[in-house]
Amino acid sequence: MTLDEILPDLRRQSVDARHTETGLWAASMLRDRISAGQLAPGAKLSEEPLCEVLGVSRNTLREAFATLAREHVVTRIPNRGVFVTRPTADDIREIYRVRRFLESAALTWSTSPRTDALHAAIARARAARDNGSVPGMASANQDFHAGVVALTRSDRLNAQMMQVLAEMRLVFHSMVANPLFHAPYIDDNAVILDTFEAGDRQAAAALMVDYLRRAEEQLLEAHSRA
Amino acid sequence: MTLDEILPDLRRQSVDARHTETGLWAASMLRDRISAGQLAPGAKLSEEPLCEVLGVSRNTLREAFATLAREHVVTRIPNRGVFVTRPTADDIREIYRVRRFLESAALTWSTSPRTDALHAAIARARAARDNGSVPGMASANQDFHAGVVALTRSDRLNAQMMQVLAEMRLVFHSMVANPLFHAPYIDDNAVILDTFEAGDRQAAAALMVDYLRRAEEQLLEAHSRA
DNA sequence: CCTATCGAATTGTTGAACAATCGTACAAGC
DNA sequence: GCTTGTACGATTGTTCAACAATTCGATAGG
Repeated sequence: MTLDEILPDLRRQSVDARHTETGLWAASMLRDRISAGQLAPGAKLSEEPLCEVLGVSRNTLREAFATLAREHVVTRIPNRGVFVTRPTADDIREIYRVRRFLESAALTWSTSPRTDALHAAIARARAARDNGSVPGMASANQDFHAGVVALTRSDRLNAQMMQVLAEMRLVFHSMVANPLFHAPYIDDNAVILDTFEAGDRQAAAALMVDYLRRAEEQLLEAHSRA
Repeated sequence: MTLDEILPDLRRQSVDARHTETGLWAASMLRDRISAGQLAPGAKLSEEPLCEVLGVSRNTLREAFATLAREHVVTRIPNRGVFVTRPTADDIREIYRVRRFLESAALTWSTSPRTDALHAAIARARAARDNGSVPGMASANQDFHAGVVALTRSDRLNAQMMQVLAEMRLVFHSMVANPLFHAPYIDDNAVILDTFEAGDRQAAAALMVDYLRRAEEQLLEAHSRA
Protein backbone atom coordinates (compact mmCIF):
# COMPACT_ATOMS: atom_id res chain seq x y z
CA MET A 1 0.00 0.00 0.00
CA THR A 2 1.43 3.36 -0.93
CA LEU A 3 1.38 6.69 0.81
CA ASP A 4 -1.43 8.10 -1.27
CA GLU A 5 -3.84 5.38 -0.27
CA ILE A 6 -3.67 6.00 3.47
CA LEU A 7 -3.61 9.77 3.34
CA PRO A 8 -7.39 10.10 3.87
CA ASP A 9 -7.21 7.72 6.78
CA LEU A 10 -4.42 9.70 8.40
CA ARG A 11 -6.28 12.95 7.90
CA ARG A 12 -9.29 11.55 9.72
CA GLN A 13 -7.29 10.75 12.84
CA SER A 14 -5.36 14.00 12.92
CA VAL A 15 -8.34 16.29 13.23
CA ASP A 16 -8.57 15.21 16.88
CA ALA A 17 -7.51 17.21 19.87
CA ARG A 18 -4.37 19.14 20.57
CA HIS A 19 -1.22 17.45 21.77
CA THR A 20 1.94 18.29 23.60
CA GLU A 21 5.14 17.32 21.90
CA THR A 22 3.72 17.46 18.42
CA GLY A 23 6.81 15.89 16.90
CA LEU A 24 6.45 12.77 19.04
CA TRP A 25 2.76 12.62 18.25
CA ALA A 26 3.42 12.71 14.52
CA ALA A 27 6.06 10.01 14.95
CA SER A 28 3.61 7.73 16.74
CA MET A 29 1.00 8.24 14.04
CA LEU A 30 3.44 7.14 11.37
CA ARG A 31 4.84 4.36 13.53
CA ASP A 32 1.39 2.87 13.99
CA ARG A 33 0.71 2.90 10.26
CA ILE A 34 4.02 1.26 9.51
CA SER A 35 3.56 -1.38 12.21
CA ALA A 36 0.13 -2.23 10.85
CA GLY A 37 1.61 -2.68 7.41
CA GLN A 38 -0.42 0.11 5.84
CA LEU A 39 2.87 1.69 4.83
CA ALA A 40 4.90 -1.08 3.28
CA PRO A 41 8.71 -1.31 3.45
CA GLY A 42 10.26 0.73 0.68
CA ALA A 43 7.41 3.25 0.56
CA LYS A 44 8.57 6.83 0.24
CA LEU A 45 7.35 9.31 2.84
CA SER A 46 7.22 12.65 1.05
CA GLU A 47 7.28 15.65 3.32
CA GLU A 48 4.86 17.89 1.53
CA PRO A 49 1.73 15.66 1.49
CA LEU A 50 2.38 14.36 5.00
CA CYS A 51 2.62 17.87 6.42
CA GLU A 52 -0.69 18.77 4.86
CA VAL A 53 -2.46 15.65 6.10
CA LEU A 54 -1.08 15.57 9.63
CA GLY A 55 -1.56 19.27 10.03
CA VAL A 56 1.98 19.93 11.16
CA SER A 57 4.76 21.99 9.69
CA ARG A 58 7.71 20.56 7.81
CA ASN A 59 10.01 21.27 10.74
CA THR A 60 7.84 19.29 13.12
CA LEU A 61 7.48 16.44 10.64
CA ARG A 62 11.23 16.29 10.31
CA GLU A 63 11.53 15.90 14.08
CA ALA A 64 9.20 12.93 13.74
CA PHE A 65 11.39 11.51 10.96
CA ALA A 66 14.46 11.90 13.16
CA THR A 67 12.76 9.90 15.91
CA LEU A 68 11.70 7.10 13.58
CA ALA A 69 15.11 6.99 11.92
CA ARG A 70 16.76 6.38 15.30
CA GLU A 71 14.39 3.44 15.76
CA HIS A 72 15.43 2.02 12.37
CA VAL A 73 11.78 2.20 11.34
CA VAL A 74 12.51 4.57 8.48
CA THR A 75 15.69 5.13 6.51
CA ARG A 76 16.91 8.55 5.54
CA ILE A 77 18.81 8.97 2.31
CA PRO A 78 20.33 12.46 2.20
CA ASN A 79 18.70 14.71 -0.37
CA ARG A 80 16.56 11.81 -1.55
CA GLY A 81 14.04 11.52 1.22
CA VAL A 82 12.70 9.22 3.90
CA PHE A 83 11.59 5.65 3.20
CA VAL A 84 10.06 2.88 5.25
CA THR A 85 13.00 0.62 6.04
CA ARG A 86 13.28 -2.46 3.89
CA PRO A 87 15.16 -4.98 6.08
CA THR A 88 18.11 -6.73 4.50
CA ALA A 89 19.34 -10.24 5.22
CA ASP A 90 22.00 -8.71 7.46
CA ASP A 91 19.29 -6.85 9.34
CA ILE A 92 17.51 -10.13 9.98
CA ARG A 93 20.73 -11.67 11.31
CA GLU A 94 21.31 -8.68 13.54
CA ILE A 95 17.75 -8.75 14.84
CA TYR A 96 18.07 -12.40 15.83
CA ARG A 97 21.51 -11.85 17.31
CA VAL A 98 19.98 -9.28 19.63
CA ARG A 99 16.97 -11.45 20.39
CA ARG A 100 19.11 -14.49 21.25
CA PHE A 101 21.09 -12.45 23.75
CA LEU A 102 18.19 -10.56 25.24
CA GLU A 103 15.75 -13.44 25.58
CA SER A 104 18.15 -16.10 26.73
CA ALA A 105 19.74 -13.72 29.20
CA ALA A 106 16.31 -12.81 30.51
CA LEU A 107 15.47 -16.47 31.11
CA THR A 108 18.81 -17.09 32.78
CA TRP A 109 19.15 -14.13 35.09
CA SER A 110 15.69 -12.65 35.53
CA THR A 111 14.72 -11.79 39.08
CA SER A 112 10.99 -11.64 38.50
CA PRO A 113 9.08 -14.93 38.56
CA ARG A 114 5.82 -13.38 37.43
CA THR A 115 4.83 -15.40 34.38
CA ASP A 116 1.10 -14.62 34.22
CA ALA A 117 1.49 -12.51 31.07
CA LEU A 118 3.41 -15.32 29.40
CA HIS A 119 0.68 -17.88 30.03
CA ALA A 120 -1.90 -15.40 28.77
CA ALA A 121 0.08 -14.79 25.58
CA ILE A 122 0.29 -18.51 24.87
CA ALA A 123 -3.43 -18.88 25.43
CA ARG A 124 -4.11 -16.03 23.03
CA ALA A 125 -1.82 -17.58 20.45
CA ARG A 126 -3.63 -20.93 20.65
CA ALA A 127 -7.01 -19.24 20.37
CA ALA A 128 -5.80 -17.35 17.31
CA ARG A 129 -4.47 -20.57 15.80
CA ASP A 130 -7.83 -22.25 16.31
CA ASN A 131 -9.53 -19.29 14.65
CA GLY A 132 -7.04 -19.33 11.80
CA SER A 133 -6.11 -15.71 12.59
CA VAL A 134 -2.57 -15.15 11.34
CA PRO A 135 -2.32 -11.58 12.70
CA GLY A 136 -3.60 -12.84 16.02
CA MET A 137 -0.89 -15.50 16.17
CA ALA A 138 1.80 -13.00 15.19
CA SER A 139 0.65 -10.52 17.80
CA ALA A 140 0.36 -13.07 20.61
CA ASN A 141 3.74 -14.53 19.71
CA GLN A 142 5.35 -11.10 19.95
CA ASP A 143 3.62 -10.56 23.28
CA PHE A 144 5.14 -13.77 24.59
CA HIS A 145 8.68 -12.85 23.63
CA ALA A 146 8.25 -9.27 24.83
CA GLY A 147 7.03 -10.74 28.11
CA VAL A 148 10.15 -12.82 28.44
CA VAL A 149 12.33 -9.73 28.25
CA ALA A 150 9.94 -7.94 30.58
CA LEU A 151 11.07 -10.40 33.26
CA THR A 152 14.26 -8.37 33.47
CA ARG A 153 12.30 -5.37 34.77
CA SER A 154 14.67 -3.12 32.88
CA ASP A 155 13.16 -0.21 30.98
CA ARG A 156 16.06 0.06 28.59
CA LEU A 157 16.21 -3.63 27.72
CA ASN A 158 12.46 -3.60 27.21
CA ALA A 159 12.73 -0.60 24.94
CA GLN A 160 15.41 -2.34 22.92
CA MET A 161 13.22 -5.45 22.62
CA MET A 162 10.22 -3.38 21.54
CA GLN A 163 12.34 -1.75 18.87
CA VAL A 164 13.61 -5.09 17.60
CA LEU A 165 10.08 -6.47 17.51
CA ALA A 166 9.01 -3.44 15.48
CA GLU A 167 11.75 -4.34 13.02
CA MET A 168 10.45 -7.90 13.01
CA ARG A 169 7.08 -6.62 11.85
CA LEU A 170 8.88 -4.84 9.01
CA VAL A 171 10.50 -8.13 8.08
CA PHE A 172 7.15 -9.86 7.95
CA HIS A 173 5.66 -7.06 5.86
CA SER A 174 8.54 -7.08 3.41
CA MET A 175 8.04 -10.67 2.32
CA VAL A 176 5.11 -12.78 1.36
CA ALA A 177 3.61 -13.97 4.61
CA ASN A 178 3.48 -17.70 5.07
CA PRO A 179 0.22 -18.38 6.93
CA LEU A 180 1.78 -21.37 8.63
CA PHE A 181 4.86 -19.57 9.90
CA HIS A 182 3.80 -18.96 13.49
CA ALA A 183 1.76 -22.05 14.20
CA PRO A 184 4.51 -24.58 14.99
CA TYR A 185 6.29 -22.18 17.32
CA ILE A 186 3.38 -21.79 19.71
CA ASP A 187 3.98 -25.13 21.39
CA ASP A 188 7.72 -24.39 21.50
CA ASN A 189 6.92 -21.33 23.56
CA ALA A 190 4.85 -23.43 25.93
CA VAL A 191 7.70 -25.89 26.42
CA ILE A 192 10.13 -23.07 27.09
CA LEU A 193 7.81 -21.60 29.69
CA ASP A 194 7.30 -24.97 31.39
CA THR A 195 11.03 -25.57 31.55
CA PHE A 196 11.56 -22.11 32.99
CA GLU A 197 8.93 -22.59 35.66
CA ALA A 198 10.38 -25.97 36.52
CA GLY A 199 13.47 -24.03 37.57
CA ASP A 200 15.88 -25.17 34.87
CA ARG A 201 16.80 -21.78 33.51
CA GLN A 202 19.81 -22.92 31.57
CA ALA A 203 17.72 -25.46 29.69
CA ALA A 204 15.00 -22.89 29.03
CA ALA A 205 17.57 -20.48 27.67
CA ALA A 206 19.05 -23.20 25.46
CA LEU A 207 15.62 -24.03 24.09
CA MET A 208 15.03 -20.37 23.37
CA VAL A 209 18.31 -20.06 21.48
CA ASP A 210 17.40 -23.10 19.43
CA TYR A 211 13.94 -21.71 18.73
CA LEU A 212 15.37 -18.40 17.57
CA ARG A 213 17.95 -20.05 15.36
CA ARG A 214 15.28 -22.05 13.57
CA ALA A 215 13.06 -19.01 13.11
CA GLU A 216 15.98 -16.97 11.81
CA GLU A 217 16.92 -19.66 9.34
CA GLN A 218 13.37 -19.92 8.10
CA LEU A 219 13.06 -16.17 7.64
CA LEU A 220 16.41 -15.92 5.88
CA GLU A 221 15.36 -18.67 3.52
CA ALA A 222 12.11 -16.87 2.75
CA HIS A 223 13.98 -13.60 2.35
CA SER A 224 16.44 -15.00 -0.19
CA ARG A 225 13.47 -16.20 -2.19
CA ALA A 226 11.87 -12.76 -2.36
CA MET B 1 45.38 0.69 -8.54
CA THR B 2 41.99 0.31 -10.15
CA LEU B 3 38.86 2.27 -9.50
CA ASP B 4 37.14 -0.54 -7.68
CA GLU B 5 39.94 -0.72 -5.14
CA ILE B 6 39.72 2.87 -4.03
CA LEU B 7 35.93 3.16 -4.03
CA PRO B 8 35.48 1.95 -0.43
CA ASP B 9 38.17 4.33 0.73
CA LEU B 10 36.51 7.24 -1.00
CA ARG B 11 33.17 6.39 0.47
CA ARG B 12 34.66 6.25 3.94
CA GLN B 13 36.23 9.69 3.64
CA SER B 14 33.16 11.33 2.22
CA VAL B 15 30.88 10.27 5.04
CA ASP B 16 33.38 11.70 7.49
CA ALA B 17 33.96 15.03 5.86
CA ARG B 18 30.56 16.03 4.66
CA HIS B 19 28.35 17.87 7.03
CA THR B 20 25.04 16.70 5.72
CA GLU B 21 22.90 16.00 8.70
CA THR B 22 24.02 19.07 10.56
CA GLY B 23 21.78 18.09 13.43
CA LEU B 24 23.82 14.95 14.05
CA TRP B 25 26.99 16.96 13.89
CA ALA B 26 25.71 19.41 16.50
CA ALA B 27 24.62 16.47 18.66
CA SER B 28 28.11 14.98 18.57
CA MET B 29 29.67 18.32 19.49
CA LEU B 30 27.48 18.57 22.58
CA ARG B 31 27.91 14.89 23.40
CA ASP B 32 31.69 15.25 23.41
CA ARG B 33 31.56 18.25 25.74
CA ILE B 34 29.21 16.47 28.11
CA SER B 35 31.28 13.28 28.09
CA ALA B 36 34.39 15.27 28.90
CA GLY B 37 32.61 16.87 31.82
CA GLN B 38 32.86 20.39 30.42
CA LEU B 39 29.08 20.53 30.69
CA ALA B 40 28.23 19.25 34.12
CA PRO B 41 25.06 17.31 34.97
CA GLY B 42 22.23 19.71 35.73
CA ALA B 43 23.58 22.42 33.46
CA LYS B 44 20.93 24.13 31.41
CA LEU B 45 21.41 24.16 27.67
CA SER B 46 19.72 27.35 26.53
CA GLU B 47 18.85 27.38 22.88
CA GLU B 48 19.72 30.96 22.09
CA PRO B 49 23.40 31.02 23.15
CA LEU B 50 24.06 27.52 21.81
CA CYS B 51 22.73 28.43 18.38
CA GLU B 52 25.05 31.40 18.27
CA VAL B 53 28.10 29.40 19.37
CA LEU B 54 27.53 26.36 17.15
CA GLY B 55 26.47 28.46 14.21
CA VAL B 56 23.27 26.53 13.60
CA SER B 57 19.65 27.56 13.69
CA ARG B 58 17.26 26.78 16.51
CA ASN B 59 15.55 24.12 14.42
CA THR B 60 18.77 22.25 13.79
CA LEU B 61 19.79 22.55 17.41
CA ARG B 62 16.47 21.10 18.46
CA GLU B 63 17.10 18.10 16.22
CA ALA B 64 20.37 17.63 18.08
CA PHE B 65 18.52 17.86 21.41
CA ALA B 66 16.09 15.17 20.24
CA THR B 67 19.01 12.87 19.47
CA LEU B 68 20.68 13.44 22.83
CA ALA B 69 17.42 13.12 24.74
CA ARG B 70 16.89 9.69 23.21
CA GLU B 71 20.34 8.71 24.47
CA HIS B 72 19.40 9.90 27.98
CA VAL B 73 22.32 12.31 27.82
CA VAL B 74 20.08 15.34 28.20
CA THR B 75 16.66 15.67 29.77
CA ARG B 76 13.91 17.70 28.22
CA ILE B 77 11.40 19.39 30.48
CA PRO B 78 8.51 20.80 28.45
CA ASN B 79 8.46 24.57 28.28
CA ARG B 80 11.40 24.68 30.68
CA GLY B 81 14.25 23.66 28.50
CA VAL B 82 16.98 21.07 28.06
CA PHE B 83 19.37 20.08 30.83
CA VAL B 84 22.35 17.77 31.08
CA THR B 85 20.91 14.69 32.76
CA ARG B 86 21.60 14.38 36.45
CA PRO B 87 21.44 10.62 37.10
CA THR B 88 19.26 9.51 39.99
CA ALA B 89 19.77 6.50 42.21
CA ASP B 90 17.19 4.67 40.12
CA ASP B 91 19.15 5.54 37.00
CA ILE B 92 22.24 3.97 38.53
CA ARG B 93 20.30 0.80 39.35
CA GLU B 94 18.92 0.67 35.83
CA ILE B 95 22.35 1.22 34.30
CA TYR B 96 23.80 -1.67 36.26
CA ARG B 97 20.80 -3.87 35.53
CA VAL B 98 21.50 -3.41 31.84
CA ARG B 99 25.22 -3.91 32.28
CA ARG B 100 24.75 -7.14 34.23
CA PHE B 101 22.61 -8.58 31.48
CA LEU B 102 24.68 -7.34 28.58
CA GLU B 103 28.10 -8.19 29.91
CA SER B 104 27.32 -11.54 31.47
CA ALA B 105 25.36 -12.59 28.39
CA ALA B 106 28.27 -11.57 26.21
CA LEU B 107 30.65 -13.71 28.23
CA THR B 108 28.27 -16.67 28.19
CA TRP B 109 27.16 -16.76 24.57
CA SER B 110 29.69 -14.77 22.59
CA THR B 111 30.85 -16.39 19.38
CA SER B 112 33.97 -14.33 18.93
CA PRO B 113 37.07 -15.46 20.83
CA ARG B 114 39.08 -12.37 19.89
CA THR B 115 40.25 -10.96 23.20
CA ASP B 116 43.21 -8.84 22.02
CA ALA B 117 41.40 -5.59 22.74
CA LEU B 118 40.54 -6.80 26.24
CA HIS B 119 44.18 -7.55 27.09
CA ALA B 120 45.18 -4.18 25.68
CA ALA B 121 42.58 -2.39 27.79
CA ILE B 122 43.84 -4.08 30.96
CA ALA B 123 47.40 -3.12 30.09
CA ARG B 124 46.35 0.49 29.59
CA ALA B 125 44.49 0.47 32.89
CA ARG B 126 47.54 -0.80 34.76
CA ALA B 127 49.79 1.77 33.11
CA ALA B 128 47.35 4.51 34.08
CA ARG B 129 47.24 3.21 37.65
CA ASP B 130 51.05 3.30 37.87
CA ASN B 131 51.00 6.87 36.55
CA GLY B 132 48.27 7.84 38.98
CA SER B 133 46.06 8.92 36.08
CA VAL B 134 42.45 8.64 37.21
CA PRO B 135 40.97 9.61 33.82
CA GLY B 136 43.26 7.06 32.21
CA MET B 137 42.00 4.31 34.51
CA ALA B 138 38.38 5.28 33.93
CA SER B 139 38.83 5.31 30.18
CA ALA B 140 40.69 2.00 30.04
CA ASN B 141 38.13 0.38 32.32
CA GLN B 142 35.30 1.47 30.05
CA ASP B 143 37.24 0.15 27.07
CA PHE B 144 37.48 -3.23 28.74
CA HIS B 145 33.77 -3.51 29.43
CA ALA B 146 32.86 -2.15 26.00
CA GLY B 147 35.19 -4.79 24.59
CA VAL B 148 33.34 -7.53 26.42
CA VAL B 149 30.07 -6.55 24.79
CA ALA B 150 31.89 -6.19 21.46
CA LEU B 151 32.41 -9.95 21.62
CA THR B 152 28.75 -10.27 20.66
CA ARG B 153 29.47 -8.65 17.27
CA SER B 154 26.07 -7.01 17.44
CA ASP B 155 25.84 -3.38 16.39
CA ARG B 156 22.70 -2.73 18.38
CA LEU B 157 23.95 -4.30 21.60
CA ASN B 158 27.18 -2.37 21.20
CA ALA B 159 25.25 0.83 20.68
CA GLN B 160 23.24 0.14 23.81
CA MET B 161 26.43 -0.49 25.77
CA MET B 162 28.02 2.71 24.48
CA GLN B 163 24.95 4.60 25.57
CA VAL B 164 25.00 3.09 29.02
CA LEU B 165 28.70 3.85 29.37
CA ALA B 166 27.98 7.45 28.40
CA GLU B 167 25.47 7.54 31.24
CA MET B 168 28.15 6.08 33.50
CA ARG B 169 30.35 9.06 32.73
CA LEU B 170 27.48 11.30 33.74
CA VAL B 171 27.26 9.43 37.03
CA PHE B 172 30.96 9.98 37.66
CA HIS B 173 30.67 13.67 36.80
CA SER B 174 27.68 14.15 39.06
CA MET B 175 29.46 13.09 42.24
CA VAL B 176 32.78 13.86 43.81
CA ALA B 177 35.22 11.53 42.16
CA ASN B 178 36.99 9.12 44.46
CA PRO B 179 40.52 8.81 43.04
CA LEU B 180 40.73 5.23 44.29
CA PHE B 181 37.47 4.06 42.75
CA HIS B 182 38.80 2.29 39.70
CA ALA B 183 42.05 0.88 41.02
CA PRO B 184 40.80 -2.26 42.80
CA TYR B 185 38.66 -3.32 39.85
CA ILE B 186 41.53 -3.57 37.39
CA ASP B 187 42.71 -6.91 38.73
CA ASP B 188 39.11 -8.14 38.85
CA ASN B 189 38.89 -7.52 35.13
CA ALA B 190 42.07 -9.52 34.61
CA VAL B 191 40.67 -12.46 36.57
CA ILE B 192 37.44 -12.37 34.58
CA LEU B 193 39.38 -12.40 31.33
CA ASP B 194 41.57 -15.30 32.48
CA THR B 195 38.53 -17.32 33.50
CA PHE B 196 36.87 -16.61 30.18
CA GLU B 197 39.91 -17.66 28.20
CA ALA B 198 40.21 -20.81 30.29
CA GLY B 199 36.85 -21.75 28.81
CA ASP B 200 34.68 -21.48 31.91
CA ARG B 201 32.17 -18.99 30.60
CA GLN B 202 29.62 -19.52 33.32
CA ALA B 203 32.20 -18.74 35.98
CA ALA B 204 33.41 -15.68 34.09
CA ALA B 205 29.85 -14.42 33.81
CA ALA B 206 29.27 -15.02 37.51
CA LEU B 207 32.42 -13.09 38.37
CA MET B 208 31.26 -10.25 36.16
CA VAL B 209 27.87 -10.12 37.86
CA ASP B 210 29.58 -10.01 41.23
CA TYR B 211 31.94 -7.28 40.06
CA LEU B 212 29.05 -5.17 38.78
CA ARG B 213 27.05 -5.62 41.96
CA ARG B 214 29.94 -4.37 44.05
CA ALA B 215 30.54 -1.38 41.78
CA GLU B 216 26.83 -0.54 41.81
CA GLU B 217 26.68 -0.69 45.58
CA GLN B 218 29.71 1.53 45.90
CA LEU B 219 28.30 4.11 43.50
CA LEU B 220 24.90 4.08 45.19
CA GLU B 221 26.57 4.64 48.52
CA ALA B 222 28.54 7.58 47.14
CA HIS B 223 25.40 8.92 45.48
CA SER B 224 23.37 8.88 48.66
CA ARG B 225 26.15 10.86 50.31
CA ALA B 226 26.06 13.62 47.72
C1' DC C 1 4.02 34.65 56.23
C1' DC C 2 1.22 33.18 52.59
C1' DT C 3 -1.28 33.84 48.25
C1' DA C 4 -2.53 35.92 43.92
C1' DT C 5 -1.54 38.23 39.91
C1' DC C 6 1.27 40.34 36.32
C1' DG C 7 5.13 40.60 33.19
C1' DA C 8 9.61 39.23 31.27
C1' DA C 9 11.96 35.45 29.39
C1' DT C 10 12.22 31.07 27.19
C1' DT C 11 10.41 27.38 24.73
C1' DG C 12 7.01 25.14 21.15
C1' DT C 13 5.42 25.57 16.59
C1' DT C 14 4.65 27.48 12.30
C1' DG C 15 5.28 29.43 7.54
C1' DA C 16 8.15 31.10 4.15
C1' DA C 17 12.43 31.57 1.93
C1' DC C 18 16.79 30.15 -0.18
C1' DA C 19 20.59 26.86 -1.19
C1' DA C 20 21.96 22.25 -2.32
C1' DT C 21 21.21 18.04 -4.46
C1' DC C 22 18.95 14.51 -7.21
C1' DG C 23 16.39 12.41 -11.26
C1' DT C 24 15.26 12.89 -15.82
C1' DA C 25 15.18 14.10 -20.35
C1' DC C 26 17.59 15.24 -24.31
C1' DA C 27 21.43 16.50 -27.24
C1' DA C 28 26.26 15.65 -28.60
C1' DG C 29 30.25 12.78 -29.29
C1' DC C 30 32.79 8.33 -29.76
C1' DG D 1 24.54 1.60 -29.22
C1' DC D 2 26.60 3.49 -25.42
C1' DT D 3 28.53 6.93 -22.79
C1' DT D 4 29.11 11.88 -21.54
C1' DG D 5 27.51 16.69 -20.92
C1' DT D 6 23.87 19.91 -19.72
C1' DA D 7 19.80 22.05 -18.63
C1' DC D 8 15.44 21.87 -15.82
C1' DG D 9 11.99 20.60 -12.40
C1' DA D 10 11.23 18.56 -8.03
C1' DT D 11 12.48 17.52 -3.41
C1' DT D 12 15.20 17.93 0.51
C1' DG D 13 18.44 20.57 3.92
C1' DT D 14 18.80 24.64 6.52
C1' DT D 15 17.86 29.06 8.15
C1' DC D 16 15.13 32.98 9.60
C1' DA D 17 11.46 35.59 11.73
C1' DA D 18 7.24 35.60 13.98
C1' DC D 19 3.63 34.20 17.16
C1' DA D 20 1.48 31.23 20.80
C1' DA D 21 2.08 28.81 25.08
C1' DT D 22 4.16 28.25 29.29
C1' DT D 23 7.18 29.03 33.28
C1' DC D 24 9.56 31.72 36.74
C1' DG D 25 10.13 35.55 39.66
C1' DA D 26 8.70 39.78 41.54
C1' DT D 27 5.54 42.58 43.47
C1' DA D 28 1.31 43.76 45.81
C1' DG D 29 -2.26 42.60 48.96
C1' DG D 30 -4.45 39.90 52.61
